[in-house]
Amino acid sequence: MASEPELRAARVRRAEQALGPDRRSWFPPGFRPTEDEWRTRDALLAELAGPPSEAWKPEDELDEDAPRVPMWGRLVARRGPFLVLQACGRRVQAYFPRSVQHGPLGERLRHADLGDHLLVRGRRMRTRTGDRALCCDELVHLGKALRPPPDKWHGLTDVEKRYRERYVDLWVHAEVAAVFRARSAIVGALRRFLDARGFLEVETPVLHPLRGGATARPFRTHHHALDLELYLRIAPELYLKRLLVGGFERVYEIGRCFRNEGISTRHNPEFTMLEAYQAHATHEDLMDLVEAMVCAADRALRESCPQLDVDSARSFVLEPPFPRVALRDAIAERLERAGRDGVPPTPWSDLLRPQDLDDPGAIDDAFARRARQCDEIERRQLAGADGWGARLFLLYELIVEPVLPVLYRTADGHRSLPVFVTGHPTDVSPLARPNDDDPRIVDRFELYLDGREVANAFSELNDPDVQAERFRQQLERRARGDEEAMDYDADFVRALEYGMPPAAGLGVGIDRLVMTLAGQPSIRDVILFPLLRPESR
RNA sequence: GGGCCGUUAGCUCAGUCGGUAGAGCAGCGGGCUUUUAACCCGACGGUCGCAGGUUCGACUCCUGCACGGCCCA
Repeated sequence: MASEPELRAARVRRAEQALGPDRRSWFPPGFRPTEDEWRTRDALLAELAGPPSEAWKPEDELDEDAPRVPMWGRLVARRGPFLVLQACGRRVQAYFPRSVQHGPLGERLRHADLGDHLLVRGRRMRTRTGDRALCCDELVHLGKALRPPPDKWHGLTDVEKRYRERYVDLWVHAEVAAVFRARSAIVGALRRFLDARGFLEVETPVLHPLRGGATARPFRTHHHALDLELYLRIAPELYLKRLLVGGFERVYEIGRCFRNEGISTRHNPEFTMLEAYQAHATHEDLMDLVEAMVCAADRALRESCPQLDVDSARSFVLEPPFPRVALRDAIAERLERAGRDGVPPTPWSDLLRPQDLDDPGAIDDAFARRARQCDEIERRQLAGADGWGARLFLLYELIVEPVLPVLYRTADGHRSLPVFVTGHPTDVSPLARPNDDDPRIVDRFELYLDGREVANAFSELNDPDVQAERFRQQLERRARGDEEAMDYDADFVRALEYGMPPAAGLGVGIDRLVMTLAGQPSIRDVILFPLLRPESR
């Protein structure tokens, strides 16, 4: 008796023995706790987290009139005359003295399976080993589990199975549930932070007729009644900026975006993004804002989930002000420090001097020479970057981004620092406002925590004619085969023509922020149901 | 896309040099009944991811595929 159908059949049989053949009694609707009972149970769960009080007495000293406390939850273990119920991530022992182990209650007790939902009532009792239990005289089945739970000691270790059967993962592994509570606390803190600063939370379309707001491949879908090809949004950006035109000066949205890309420890095809826009502000204002916001999220995480012990898990610190470095200077620093104080060497340090970074010709030469030494994959990347800006940015992605946590560290060298990288090339920032002193770069920053990009922000471009030109450039990229290029959004240009106030906008990858703050190695550990291939039968 | 690793009972895992498959947990029968991964006795439980190949013989060696994980891009 061990195959899956046999195990299931055994549970059905036990349910019949304990509860009768009427399946409705296996899944009864009858127990609906009063608000008072909810409070009593939750107080009990909280009480068990603290030190034992005098109310917990040995069995032979129990007062017949002592209050009988209700407890309902999932049966997760049985040990002798003890049942262990779990609810809200906490566990309570229910003790059944021999005197009550007869009659229908005894029958239900014997035929309760691990995983079943049970209700018990009992008096607070101290066990012989000093533990606490409810001395029960009542046991009611609230819901039958027809599948056995996973190994009681190891739990679920098959990573794929944990993601597929997250509903099991969550109650078997308390720390998994804690991560999702942490996520909720962080998102709540972000909302409160922005609400307190006068930002209006809005919801803009997820179904987009055009691809825009970011450079990424979209998912396609179709509306039947309108016979309309639509894209799932890759970013809410262009709609939120329309709201700036509409007169909302501070808006934000927290919502799902979709990018038709590969899956990795940092990428899920659907992810949650926070975008915030503030009129009459620049990217520098948003640097201050996001710095404070990330710290507020961290405080909320610590308050709501002290059990996560983030400090021992973290290889970074969060102490404002975070360092701010221009992208060009970060590359220069990378080249200068290559091979020294922990910074790995790079072949590029033989091809480029820091002062060459402003010289498009020198960069072209370096790219040509590098293309002769590198592998095919990198050669294709190098060939795909045309012009000073795209090449500078590719260089940054190739040699700086991977080593940011090494480049910027605390004075003692033990932990990495968050870092703002600013001044991205205009060529790779089609929606951002060029810098007034150096139009080759835009007023933009990305925030990296522990080497992960968690925020991206810039002063918004609000000149409709320049925007129109940028859209045309995107169309040219599309024509050259760039599947990530944006569409020409004529309505957005029209909106800008009505006049958009000067503004700055911020995007925060919520999933990456949560995984970084909560110390989770994979984005799938902070997404309840990450995308998986369908199970093959 | 590339490299490495994994896939054996419901769960967690062993499986030696190629010789017809093992444990713990769960489940089943019994015992015990204040346990703490409860314990004791007994019986049960397998398309070794899939498809080929080599071999007298394949969980084991080879090839391909599927799924997953990690790293790289």
